[in-house]
Amino acid sequence: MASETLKSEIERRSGVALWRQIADAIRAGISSGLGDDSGKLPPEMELAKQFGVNRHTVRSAISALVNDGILRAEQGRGTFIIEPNRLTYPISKRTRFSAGMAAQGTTGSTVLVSCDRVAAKHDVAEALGLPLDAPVFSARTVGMGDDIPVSRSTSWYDAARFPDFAKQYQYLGSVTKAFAACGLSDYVRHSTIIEAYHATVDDVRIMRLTPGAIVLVTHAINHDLKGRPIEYSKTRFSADRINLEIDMNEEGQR
Amino acid sequence: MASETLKSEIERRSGVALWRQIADAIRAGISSGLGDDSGKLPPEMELAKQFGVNRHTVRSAISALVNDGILRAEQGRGTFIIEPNRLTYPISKRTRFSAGMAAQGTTGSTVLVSCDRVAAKHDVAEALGLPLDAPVFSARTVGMGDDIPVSRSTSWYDAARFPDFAKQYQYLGSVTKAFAACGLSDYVRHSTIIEAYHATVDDVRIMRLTPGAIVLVTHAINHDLKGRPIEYSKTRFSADRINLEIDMNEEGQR
DNA sequence: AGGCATTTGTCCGTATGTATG
DNA sequence: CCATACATACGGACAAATGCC
Repeated sequence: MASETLKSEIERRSGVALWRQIADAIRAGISSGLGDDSGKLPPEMELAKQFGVNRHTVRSAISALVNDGILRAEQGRGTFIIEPNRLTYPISKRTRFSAGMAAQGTTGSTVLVSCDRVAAKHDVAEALGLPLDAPVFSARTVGMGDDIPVSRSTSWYDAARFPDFAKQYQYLGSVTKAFAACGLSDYVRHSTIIEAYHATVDDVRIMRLTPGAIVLVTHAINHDLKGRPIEYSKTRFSADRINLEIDMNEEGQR
Repeated sequence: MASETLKSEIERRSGVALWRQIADAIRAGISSGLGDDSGKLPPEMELAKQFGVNRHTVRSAISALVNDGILRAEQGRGTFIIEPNRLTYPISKRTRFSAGMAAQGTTGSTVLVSCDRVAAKHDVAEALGLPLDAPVFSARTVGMGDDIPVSRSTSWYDAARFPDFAKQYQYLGSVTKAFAACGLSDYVRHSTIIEAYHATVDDVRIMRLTPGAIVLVTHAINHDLKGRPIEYSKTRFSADRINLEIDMNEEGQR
């Protein structure tokens, strides 16, 4: 391998400290074979040479990643990757929140944090086809994969059409079951918009991210079988731990 | 509005300079009503108060955004947003590269940078269902929206099955037409995987991003109508300028 | 015109963080 | 560990341009 391949990844005077850029590069490189088969990173001096920085700077980066539980440094042996496998979250016509994870042999679950009756703001009203300030239920959830929080979500539901939704959701613990209890047997994903941003402090806290990490944000609208919008949700995924997979052809799993 | 709403977006001692975090926050906030109707930002003093930092720090952030052509500052008048429009790139069964942009009244085009015959590496071979080191064409393109580069892409094609592809592509300037010239009348999007990373220096240079910006990365496989993979492409979108929209139901436009 | 408030632009000094050797 | 250089962040003061009364 060339000795300064990674040097071009680093930009000085960018407002992002070199140690953080290197930490991000190492974190990104982990998934594409930076470590050898045993998960051992190159020695600090070699990394320093590859990135074109001082050894101290590489040490700062490694120190941050060790602190975040991504690397493990052993004196005299080397630095090793603690690799949590990256999960793939499928988006299809029949995307169901927790079902996707389970399909990969991982324990996926969704924790309902709160469900309140609020007035629909502009974006929610527009997405659900309701007038401004119409009563809606706002449900906050955290998605877990392998016992680690990997996503957090806020969803809105028409409180006039589904007056018992909040109660049913809290009791049954599942959107699909709550809809069924409200007399709606089936629904499909209508549209999905995907954006990407830096993690907010709330993201960092709730999903245990590192500051400067990236979140994938999806805005999804689900329709009933008559084409009326019934659910609008914004979900923030940890881009370090989740890939999104679009399934055009599959009908998805229940 | 509360006076310190945005303060929670900022994290000190994170390795990312405050001015860059604020620049990113402003950039993200532009699309969700940070500026008023005329595109004027709150004054520096008020932004400083909202973010909980010194006015000079806000000025550093604004200065960076002015330098990137996102804001325009006028002494005595205020600071104004230049580019509020974010493009939406549709992904559907019939996603075609440049067609999506044109649909929004923006001038969309794809520039072919290079097309070389190379040996398929592991991921390419797997995606196209070819043996390792099989001959493939590797095409690099840059996607333009409103005369600004918004994406860059590398695509691979089976050189054994489509020996004239490179020539036709360079001559016709379109993947769809090149396939047609090679006797393939139609193809559909089979799968799409979406990830998000920090921009590399190449991203910064080619798409004129700021260091620390975010790129959305899609890995797409197109199939012919018999279900055989014919194109594998990795595309990097500027997350500042592009949203991805998943169209489950639409067949897409040609 | 002048006077005034608002807002961006520029300068100073100082403390802390980052990076190198 | 130390010393050095530069970037970042803060606080204050004042200049310059704009707009409104």
